[in-house]
Amino acid sequence: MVTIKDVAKHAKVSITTVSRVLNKTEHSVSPETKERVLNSIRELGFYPNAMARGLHLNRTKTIGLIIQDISNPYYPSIVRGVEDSAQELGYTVILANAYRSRDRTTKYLNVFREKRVDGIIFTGGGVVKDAVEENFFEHTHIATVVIGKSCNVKIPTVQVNNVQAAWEACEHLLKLGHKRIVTITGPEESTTAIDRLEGYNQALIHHGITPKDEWVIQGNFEFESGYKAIERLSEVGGEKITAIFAQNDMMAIGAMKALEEKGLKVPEDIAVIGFDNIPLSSFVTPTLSTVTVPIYELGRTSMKILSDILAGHEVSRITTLPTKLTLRGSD
Amino acid sequence: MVTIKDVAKHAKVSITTVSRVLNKTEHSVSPETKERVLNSIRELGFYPNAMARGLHLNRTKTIGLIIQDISNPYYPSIVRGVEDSAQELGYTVILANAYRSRDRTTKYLNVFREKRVDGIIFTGGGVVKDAVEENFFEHTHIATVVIGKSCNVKIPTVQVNNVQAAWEACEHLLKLGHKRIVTITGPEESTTAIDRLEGYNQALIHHGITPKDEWVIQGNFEFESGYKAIERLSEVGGEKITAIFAQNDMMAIGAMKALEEKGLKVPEDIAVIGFDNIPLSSFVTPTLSTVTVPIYELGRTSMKILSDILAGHEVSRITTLPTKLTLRGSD
DNA sequence: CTGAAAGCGCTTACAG
DNA sequence: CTGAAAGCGCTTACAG
Repeated sequence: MVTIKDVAKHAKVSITTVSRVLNKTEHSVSPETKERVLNSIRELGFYPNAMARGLHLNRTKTIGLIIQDISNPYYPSIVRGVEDSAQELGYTVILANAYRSRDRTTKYLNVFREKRVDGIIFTGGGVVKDAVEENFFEHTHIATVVIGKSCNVKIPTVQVNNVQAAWEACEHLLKLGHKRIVTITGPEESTTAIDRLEGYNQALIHHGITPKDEWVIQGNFEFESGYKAIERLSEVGGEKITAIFAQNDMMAIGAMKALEEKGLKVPEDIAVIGFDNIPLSSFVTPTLSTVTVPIYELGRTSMKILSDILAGHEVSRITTLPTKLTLRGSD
Repeated sequence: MVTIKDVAKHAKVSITTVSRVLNKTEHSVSPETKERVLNSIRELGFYPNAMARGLHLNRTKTIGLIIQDISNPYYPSIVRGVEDSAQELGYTVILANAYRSRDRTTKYLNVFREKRVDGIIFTGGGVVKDAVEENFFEHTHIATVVIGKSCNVKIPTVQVNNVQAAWEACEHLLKLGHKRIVTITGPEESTTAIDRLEGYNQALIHHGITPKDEWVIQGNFEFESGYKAIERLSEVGGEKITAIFAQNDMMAIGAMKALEEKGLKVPEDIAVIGFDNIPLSSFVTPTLSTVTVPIYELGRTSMKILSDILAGHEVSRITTLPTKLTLRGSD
């Protein structure tokens, strides 16, 4: 590998000078010298060693991104948002799939420390997050931003208002005249799921309907659990369910598939509303009505905030991005 | 940050000794000393600086992964495969979305050089790849593995046999009695698309059918282009098309949606076969018959091969993974 | 405007 | 078994 020394020798200057033109410092270098150095850099194909530089500057221009599972269609948009923004801001991102495993999360967090990432963006944690937060974020000084809901008061968070958005989605169903609305939930530990359930409950109560226990079907945010929820649905004591509020799109799509196989028409026999607005939701038939979460923007914004922190700027503890009810063909 | 010096002082040994217990070198350290050092490391919360280490060892245990767009459902599986394998092998992965842009690819490749990644996995390049390959891979010594089809004879490649797989898919349609089969292609530059088209042509010819120009509809691997292909389909001179071979699942799903809106039943009125077997393909109605490409394994295998190269092992130039025709409800 | 030298935090011959 | 010292490739006061 060609080093700064080689360049210096080739341009007949000191490495100090080479470093100066490299860093475009305000310390001036004569135009001729600069030209010569630039030429040498080009001719030799010199790329400054980021490790050597980082060792000195004590920063890596690298951030760590912890997501739970890239296979879940919610995450690619997050990743893309983070990455686009990172690239614009001069950062590079290390991707970590934690698979909701505390072990794997810890392992990655340690790698991040050793690699001296400048910051960490953490998403989709839930129970893992709580556990890790106290052990890690409390005792470390790596800048961190959480996408979702942070349980730690001190960590900046980028989120949407899940309670309110769920409320609006259910309110819409209620206004259409639905009185018996089932909800399919996310995993128990998920703070997101808890909030969405809360919004569902509030909306029903607000409209004078007492939510029944059997209307709440446990899911886990995956297609399969939405599909299976429908099997159990038939068992819901005697009453005819007229609408389903699935707490994410994958489950809504799973439910629609099961409904179709049972010969039930959506939305004629039963209305379905999802949550997230993943790309897939406009590809299915009927197209899925859902709550649009600005997923890409969540990613972008969190990276922006992280870079603000790293630049020493003040940032707000909580940034809430707006959601929007997107009505299509399933309600 | 606590450094090796702090640990040495705390354990009352030299940094040499600390380094030795850190690296579990064969150079022996007395059990008591080792114990003391380990304790100090734990007490002080020491994490060795990977930059300092890397500077010396001239390796980063980091690899760069270039994909085209994480939003495309094909890529998350690649990423997951690469990442799982990387994590097992002790590597960390930097993710780069190139968006099929040559500029962005070049930019990332330069970042990879500066960060001194140990290796690069390159996927989905097509035309970008050609251009970049000669400029970059020829003149650099970073170990590289290409997923797909490499235009460079020297770069190890992990791929599937697209010609043969497409052949089999079309052969299946032909055996079902279809005589007028349309194909929706990928982008013109895509070597993958070129191979799949080749397989389509060969299969038809083999069965005594001369492929007509108007049976080949240009697509670009995206949902929308599959959807739009169906509009143009009605214009295909007089004849009734009975089957569609979409060169990837997203387009197949787009086509099915358009077909449904036109009131055409799949597979009764028209059969559809896709390619890739992305998760989504089993979620749509009817479920999509398709060619299963071991996407996750492509990722895993390429990382394995990369690490073999880095370990100085011989690797085969081309690794071909098997595909499988997966018949479901659309044919 | 230019350069010699110290230092970032490690690893590894070399010496004992 | 243990340690002093050189060196990895940069940046940045400091001096001129």
